[in-house]
Amino acid sequence: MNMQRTSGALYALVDCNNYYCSCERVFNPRLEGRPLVVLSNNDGCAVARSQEAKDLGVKMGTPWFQLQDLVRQHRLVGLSSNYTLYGDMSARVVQVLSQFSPDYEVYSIDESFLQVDQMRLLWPSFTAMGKAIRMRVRQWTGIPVCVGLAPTRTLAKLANHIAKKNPQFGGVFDLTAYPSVDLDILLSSIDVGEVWGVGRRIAEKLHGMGIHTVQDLRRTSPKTIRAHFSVVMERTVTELQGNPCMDLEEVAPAKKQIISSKSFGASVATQEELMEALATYVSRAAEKLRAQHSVCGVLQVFIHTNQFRPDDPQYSNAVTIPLPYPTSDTRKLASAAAMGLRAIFRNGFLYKKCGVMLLDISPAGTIQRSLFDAVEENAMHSAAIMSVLDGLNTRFGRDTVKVAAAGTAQRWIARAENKSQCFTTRWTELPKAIAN
DNA sequence: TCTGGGGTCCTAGGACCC
DNA sequence: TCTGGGGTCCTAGGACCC
Repeated sequence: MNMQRTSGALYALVDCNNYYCSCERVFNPRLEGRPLVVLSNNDGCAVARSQEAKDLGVKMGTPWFQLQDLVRQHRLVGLSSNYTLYGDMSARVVQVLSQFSPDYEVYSIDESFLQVDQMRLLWPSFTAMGKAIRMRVRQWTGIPVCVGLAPTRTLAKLANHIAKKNPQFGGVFDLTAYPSVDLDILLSSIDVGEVWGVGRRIAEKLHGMGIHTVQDLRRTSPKTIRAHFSVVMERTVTELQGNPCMDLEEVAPAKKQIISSKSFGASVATQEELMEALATYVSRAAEKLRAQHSVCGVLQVFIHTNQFRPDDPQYSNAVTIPLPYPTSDTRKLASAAAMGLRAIFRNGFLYKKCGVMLLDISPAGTIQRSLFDAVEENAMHSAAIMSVLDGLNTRFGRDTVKVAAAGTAQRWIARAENKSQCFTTRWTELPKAIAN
């Protein structure tokens, strides 16, 4: 298959190497060369590993207590995570990357896609550009990165993987500049599980179908894949074949759900303790919600006992609470969450985790908010609300009008019902509807 | 009470990513 | 003793409406 590019898109995926560990090393150069892991909350397990730690066989997610032998034998270092630092460093890296192309997408804290085909004339080759990216990011931020170049994002991820695993490429791999015969050989040596979008389960199923390597998958028709998997996999194969079907999202879209939760260092048993933790999570989630200028219409509270202790009595539950109207007000969210916790809390268990999830998120709209706030805060005395309700009452009969919530915030409706008829409309269209 | 197709909305759960 | 915290998308199935 030919990946030589004649025209069209070219993506560069810039991925920071061992990101959290690299950040720590920028501020503590003595960690250079030593096996290093960054630990999760409560120093529970390894969430990032330096190359030296990977070479020692430390797997992602390994509990810290299982690594103590390596600490003694190889002076493995474990550091508590510092997400503020990683966030700040990430912004600096993106700042540097933005100088190379105006079209970029921050995909995660340590990865960005750049659309670079417009930059063709500025560089002798895209490999040269990739090397310049590496060097500048390293010089200006201290963070080492690898660069993968390809006509689709899925292939760019793959190219980046190749750049990381094969030192002879010097940290930059341009898939379009590589002879296609050699590429076939190279891709035949990579397990299909390395493809972006192919996780453990799907890899197993593909193996069962005789598709073992990236090359195998690339040679399979998307339609065949569609017959066995979802459209997501179909797109993945299409992209592997060099046909882009994912667009660059330059502006990070607003979050559709916001989760705030944490495991406790020590299990807790009482409702008061959970309540206290929950209050913190709600306030953190509400901050995120307001930061993206959204409101949420539904809130979910969940609690879990320690699943790693099968001998303890196990209990987990969650409750979903529709809010009376969409809001980002911490107090309103907190009181709904407290109500939810009271509903699902059971005595006699040791709880290890709890959290809150904000759902049904929509942009904060001034009209919606002012109407509903008026209903609540002015206790129905607002002239505007009253006239709307009067109109509905006249049409459908007294005492049949209710304000109801349904579904997403965009569909917040006024609902009037009696035995024989039901009338619903959006708030914004109410005056018009009544006039008719 | 039974008959029936088509559409939307919602939820739960699975799979993936970092 | 000690086991992360976020997110996304898709699908299936049920409720409900016309």
